[in-house]
Amino acid sequence: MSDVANRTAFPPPDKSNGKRLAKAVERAGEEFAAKNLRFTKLRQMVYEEIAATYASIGAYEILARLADKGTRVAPISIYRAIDALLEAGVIHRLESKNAFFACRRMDHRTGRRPLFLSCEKCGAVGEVDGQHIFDLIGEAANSAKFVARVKFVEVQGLCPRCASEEKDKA
Amino acid sequence: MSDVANRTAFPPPDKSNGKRLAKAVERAGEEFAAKNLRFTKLRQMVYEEIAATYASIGAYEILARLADKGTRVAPISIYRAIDALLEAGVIHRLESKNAFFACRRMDHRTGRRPLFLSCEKCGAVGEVDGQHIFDLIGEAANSAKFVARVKFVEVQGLCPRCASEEKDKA
DNA sequence: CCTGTATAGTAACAGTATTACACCTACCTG
DNA sequence: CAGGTAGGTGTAATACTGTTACTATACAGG
Repeated sequence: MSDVANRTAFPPPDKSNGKRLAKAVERAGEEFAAKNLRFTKLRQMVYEEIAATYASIGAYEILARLADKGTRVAPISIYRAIDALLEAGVIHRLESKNAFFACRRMDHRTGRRPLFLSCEKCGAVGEVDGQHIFDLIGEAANSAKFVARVKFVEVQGLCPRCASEEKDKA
Repeated sequence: MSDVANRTAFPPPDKSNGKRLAKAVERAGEEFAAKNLRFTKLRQMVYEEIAATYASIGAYEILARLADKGTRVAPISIYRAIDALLEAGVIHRLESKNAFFACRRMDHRTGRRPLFLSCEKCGAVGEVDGQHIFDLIGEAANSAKFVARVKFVEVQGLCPRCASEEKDKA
């Protein structure tokens, strides 16, 4: 079980073969279609930059990478595309880093919310099921008579790969 | 029980009598002393601005308020003071708003970590015990072979006061 | 067509945070 | 007491993150 969970949470760094990326773009397009949102050229380009890295990436880094490829857009355009991608649910925002990463769990329909594990060394972000934790947070809020609307749980630390490298050095 | 929890989490807005603030400053000084940190004039001033509001407050808002009172300091000085206050544990950082608020739970020694409830309407921030939740988060991370180091749990919604006002309007 | 809606472009700016370097106390320690 | 060291603050510049306001374009439906 932990093997599967592990693989889901922390897929290997991109081998740059592009096939995985193409699949991710296709799935993103399906998400947009399912929600009656438009997967425009700009949104696709922004999504590709985010999905092309396993680390989280900032808005201005996306902007710089697009510029390197000859597409010069303003910050606001990046943010608008990001908003659409967030709404479609194909990326997530990492509040503690003001950065974004591609969602790799295709189980939205289960309604189970994930929590985010962000590696401090390599920047990779993994997701693991956290529905039971979000439920408890809701109860904790209720007990303080607080009406919860948005919750987030983020963890910083070392991903499995980086943790084992650290251990090797010791 | 919920009454006590509630009062702890969401104390009433400041009546500006200053006595509560003076007590908070005194307790902060004790925290600094206990940790062999220096509670300098600047740190105290920054702390007072944070503790004087029940809402979270941004670094540049602190800067502006100090300026209004005749103390003009650079952003970096505010951030350095904030770092010290965070280290002393007398304020917390709200990652989802890039803002800060005074810690009102004086139970650090119990080692039980709180989670943060941030009101979207009035800005008030409450804390409720979340140790059991942090424990579960640690387990969830472990199951993904992730070495957790820092955890964030934040909830946005309506505090008891604002929630009942909303209800009244309906 | 024309018109409404969603999307994208342009420019300026507001808000958040850091780097680099200088100074200056306070407090060791010899 | 001289000199050293460490922590704290001052000054200036800059980098990073995000938004406002306004204009322009694209396309679907009447």
